[in-house]
Amino acid sequence: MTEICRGHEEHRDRIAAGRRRVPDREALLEVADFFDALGNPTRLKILYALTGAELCTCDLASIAELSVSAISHQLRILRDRKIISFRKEGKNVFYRLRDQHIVDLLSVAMEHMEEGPAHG
Amino acid sequence: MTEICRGHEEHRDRIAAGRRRVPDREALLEVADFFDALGNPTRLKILYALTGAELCTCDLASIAELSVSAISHQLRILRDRKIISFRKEGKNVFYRLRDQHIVDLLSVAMEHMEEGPAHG
DNA sequence: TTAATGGTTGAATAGTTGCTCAAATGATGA
DNA sequence: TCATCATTTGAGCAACTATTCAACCATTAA
Repeated sequence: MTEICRGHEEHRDRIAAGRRRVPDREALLEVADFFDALGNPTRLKILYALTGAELCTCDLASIAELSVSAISHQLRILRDRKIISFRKEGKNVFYRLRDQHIVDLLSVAMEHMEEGPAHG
Repeated sequence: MTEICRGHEEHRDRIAAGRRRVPDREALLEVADFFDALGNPTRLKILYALTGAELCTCDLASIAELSVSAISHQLRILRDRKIISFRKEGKNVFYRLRDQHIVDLLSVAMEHMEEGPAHG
C-alpha cells in the first residue's frame, strides 16, 4: 500500500498539500459517523417525519412501516450521534430533531437531489 | 410490525402529517445513498483532500495511506453517486469534487462538529 | 399487587461493506 | 511488437449492520 507515483516532485507537493486539507483522525471519524447516521433510508424516514413535529416511537414505527423494536434501535443510533433528542411523557417517549442545522441539511439535501440529474 | 398506539385519534393525525413530510421512496434512497457515500472515513479523506485541488488516484492513495486498489474502489462509489468527476491525462486519472455544494457541505459539517459538543 | 401498554435491549442472523490480492485494461514509449 | 506504469476490476473474506424475536423495564390504572 501507499506506493507513490514514481519520481515527479509535483506529486509530492500535491500530496503534502492534500494531506493538509484532511482533518485530524478524530474529527474525521466524527463527521463520518454523522453522515453515516443520515445514510440509511429508515433513519432518513424518521428524520424527515420529525421535521415539523415531535413524534413518539410508535408513531415513527407506523410511519416507517417497521416494528417498534427496529425503530427503537435506529433511534438509539440517532440519539448517540446527537442528531435527535427526546422527552418522556407518561408511557410515551417523544423524539425531535436536535437543532435547526439538521432541518436545514435535510431540505438542502432534497434540493440537491432534485437539481442533481439536470446537470448530470 | 407497524402496530399503532391503541386508540387516540391524535396519534393518527400526527402519523398522517409525519408521513406527508417523508419524501417518496426513490428520492429517499437517493438522499440516503448520497449521505452514505460521505459516511466513511476513507471517502471523507478523499473528499477533503480534493477540496482545493484535483488529484490522481495514486496521490489519493498516498494521502489516505491505503492501497491504490482500495482507493480506486472508493472512487468508483463516489463517481457513481455523482460526488466527484474526473479527467484523464496520459496514464493518470485526475479526480475533483463535482460541484461547490460538496465543498460547502464538507466545511459546514466540520463547523457543526466543532460547535456540537459545546451545547451538549 | 396484577395487568396492560409503550419502549428498550441483547442475541441471532441474513445481508452489506471495505479491504486485499491477483488479474485485466489502457496509455506511453522503446 | 514488448515492457512499464497508472488504474480498474472481480473474487474472497472478515467485519459490520439492519432487522426480527423474545425478554425485560417503566408507567399507569385497576
